[in-house]
Amino acid sequence: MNVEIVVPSILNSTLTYIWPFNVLPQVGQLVEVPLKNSTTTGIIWSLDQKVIDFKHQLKTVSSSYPLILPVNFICFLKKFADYTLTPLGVLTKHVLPKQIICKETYSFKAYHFMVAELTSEQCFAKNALLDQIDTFNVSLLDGVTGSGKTEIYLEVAAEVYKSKKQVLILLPEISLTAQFCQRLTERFGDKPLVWHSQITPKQRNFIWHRVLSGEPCIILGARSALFLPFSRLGLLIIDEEHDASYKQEEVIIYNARDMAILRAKEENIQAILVSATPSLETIHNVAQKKYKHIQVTNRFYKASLPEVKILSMRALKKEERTSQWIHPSLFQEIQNRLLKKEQSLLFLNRRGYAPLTICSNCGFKIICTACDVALVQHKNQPRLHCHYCDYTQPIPEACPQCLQPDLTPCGPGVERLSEELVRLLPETKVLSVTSDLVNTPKRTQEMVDKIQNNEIDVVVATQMLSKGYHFSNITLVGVIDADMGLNGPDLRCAERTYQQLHQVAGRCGREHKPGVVYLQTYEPEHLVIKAVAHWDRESFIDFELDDREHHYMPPFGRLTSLLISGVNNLETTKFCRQLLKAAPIHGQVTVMGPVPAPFSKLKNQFRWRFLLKYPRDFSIQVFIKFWLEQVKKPYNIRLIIDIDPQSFH
DNA sequence: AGCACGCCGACT
DNA sequence: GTCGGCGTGCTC
Repeated sequence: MNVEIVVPSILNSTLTYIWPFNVLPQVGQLVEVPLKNSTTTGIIWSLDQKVIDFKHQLKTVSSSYPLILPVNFICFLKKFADYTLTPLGVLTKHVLPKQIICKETYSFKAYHFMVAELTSEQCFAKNALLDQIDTFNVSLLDGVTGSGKTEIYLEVAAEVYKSKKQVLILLPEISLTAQFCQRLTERFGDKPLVWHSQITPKQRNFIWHRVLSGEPCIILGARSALFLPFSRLGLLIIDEEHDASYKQEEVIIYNARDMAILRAKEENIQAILVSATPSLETIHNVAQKKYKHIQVTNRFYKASLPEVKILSMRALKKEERTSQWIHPSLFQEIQNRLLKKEQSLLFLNRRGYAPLTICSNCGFKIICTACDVALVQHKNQPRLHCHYCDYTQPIPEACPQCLQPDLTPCGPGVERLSEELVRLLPETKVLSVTSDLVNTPKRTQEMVDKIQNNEIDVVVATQMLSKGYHFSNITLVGVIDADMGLNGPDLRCAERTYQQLHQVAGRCGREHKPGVVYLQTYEPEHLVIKAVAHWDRESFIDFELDDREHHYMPPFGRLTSLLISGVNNLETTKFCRQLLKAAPIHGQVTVMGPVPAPFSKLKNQFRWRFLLKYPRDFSIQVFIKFWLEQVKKPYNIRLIIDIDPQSFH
C-alpha cells in the first residue's frame, strides 16, 4: 500500500511512498523516507490512496519509528496550515525534534502542591473555570495586577494535573519565564518544564517525549510550545493574552493566542485567556457571548493605584524649561524623590543617543544605505546604527553632502536623556536600561541588583523594563513619550499605547509607599491619554470599539496583508500591478493597494503592500489561493501573506 | 571546447 | 530549503 507523507521542506503537499512493512501504518507516525539523494524524517499524514500523476517509480519508506503524533494534533496542524496559509512542510520543521532519540530515561519528580489560600472571590473564579474544564470553551480571566489572577489559574492547573492531564501555560516572552518559573517552583515543589527556543537540546528532547508519552505535566512555554505533541492536554492558559509578542512574524506567521484557541478546540478542552488589559478582539468576543467573562477585582486596588498626571508639553515656553526633554513639574518631582532617597523611573522608547542626525546647514538627513530609515546615533559606542539591518558606520565629522561640520543630533534617546540628567543633577546616579546595554541574563541580574540595592537614583529605560519587574523603592514614573505611537501606521496603535501606559503606570508604588505617574504628551486631551490617567478602561474600550466599527476594522471586519518585496523596485511594482489586475472581484472583499509599506525599503528590499478587508466569517484563504494562481510570481520577488496582521510595517 | 555562474524548477 | 540541470557568456 501507499502512504501520504509530509516532509520538512517548503512543499505544500504530501508525497506518496510505498509502505513496505507488515504492520499497518498509522496517521501521525514518524518515518524515515528517501528524499532526493538523502533521507529525512517525515510524518504519515494520510492513508488515503491518492490518485497521482507522478510518472516515476515511487520510493519506499526506509524505516518507521514507534512514535505516533496524536490525531488531534495532526488535525490542529492541518487547520493551522489552512488558516495561516503556511506550507505543510514548513510547519513540519517546527514540529519534528532535531534528532529523534526514542529511548530516553529521565527522572521526574511528581509535583506536590502547596496549599494556596484563596479569597472567596478567587475561589468563585476558580470554581467557575473548573466548571467547564472538559469541553472546548474559552474564558477570559480579567483583573488588574495584584488581583491574584495567577493564583487562580495555577489552582485550576493543579486540579487538571491531579486528574492526570497535561497543562500548557503560554507566556508572551522568554524573559518573563524565569521569574515565573521561580513562582511555580514555590507552588509546585519542583521546577515546571520550561519550553522556549533557547533551552538545551537535551531538555528539548525530554519535554518533547514527555508530552507525547501522555504523562501529566505542566509546561511553561513561549508560543512555540503550541507545536508540542501533547497527547493528554487538559488545559491551555494564555497569560497576557493581549500581548503583541504572541504574534510571530518570521518564517511562520501566526498569532499564538488565536492558534492556542484553535488547539483547545481540536483537543476539546478549555482555554483561559488572562489579562489586565484584554485585547479588543477578546472584549468583543466576550460581548458576543463567545467567551465567558470571569472578572476579579481587588478591593485594595483603588487605594493602591498610583495617581496618573498628564503633563502638556505644548503649553511650555522656552524659558520655562530647565531640561530640554523633561517637563519642569516632572523634573521637580525627580528632585523631590532624590531628597526622600526614593527612586524614579523614566520611560523613553528610543534606544541610543539620538534617533536622527541632520545637517543644520543643508538639511541633509543621514539614512541607512540599505533601508529607508534614519540611522540612530549611539554615544555609548560612538556609531551610527540602523535598527533594522544592523548596519553601522562611524559618525562623520562633516556633512557628507555640503561638507560643513554641522551634523546635529535631533531628538532624545535613552542615552541622551541620561546624559542630560547627569548634567543637570551631577550628584545623581543614573542608570540607562536598553537592550543594547542590558542584553545578557548576567547584566539583567546586575541591573536588578543595582536598582534594588538603591545604588541608583534615576532609571532611564525603554519598554523592556515595563513588563515583569517591580521595584519597591520606585515611587515616581515618568513617561517621556506617552503619545509616541498614538499616530502610527498601525491599526492597533491606540490599543497598544493604552496597554503599555497602563502597564507602565503599574510599575510604581504597589507596596506601602504611594506612587505617582507623569505622562508627558503633546495631546493632553487625547482619549487614550485621558483614559489611562483616570484608570478608565471602559471609556477607552467604548471609544476604540466605536471607531473600529465605524471603519469596519477588526474585531468587526478582518484584515489580511500581502507584502511584496524585491531588490529591484521596478520589477516589484510591475508584479504588484499584475497582481492588482488579477485581483478577483468579490462583493465581500475590499482589495486596497498596492501602496509602499510604511518602511518602503528594508535590507535593500523594496516593499509594497496590499491590504484585504472582509467580514469576520469570510474564508479569505480560498480567495487568496485563487488570486495567486492567476499570476506567476517571479522567483526573485517575495510575497508574504499575513492573515490578521498585527503590525503594518 | 571547457568551465563558471546564476537562474529556476523539482523534490514521491 | 537544497540540489542539480541547463543556458549564457567568458576564457584558454
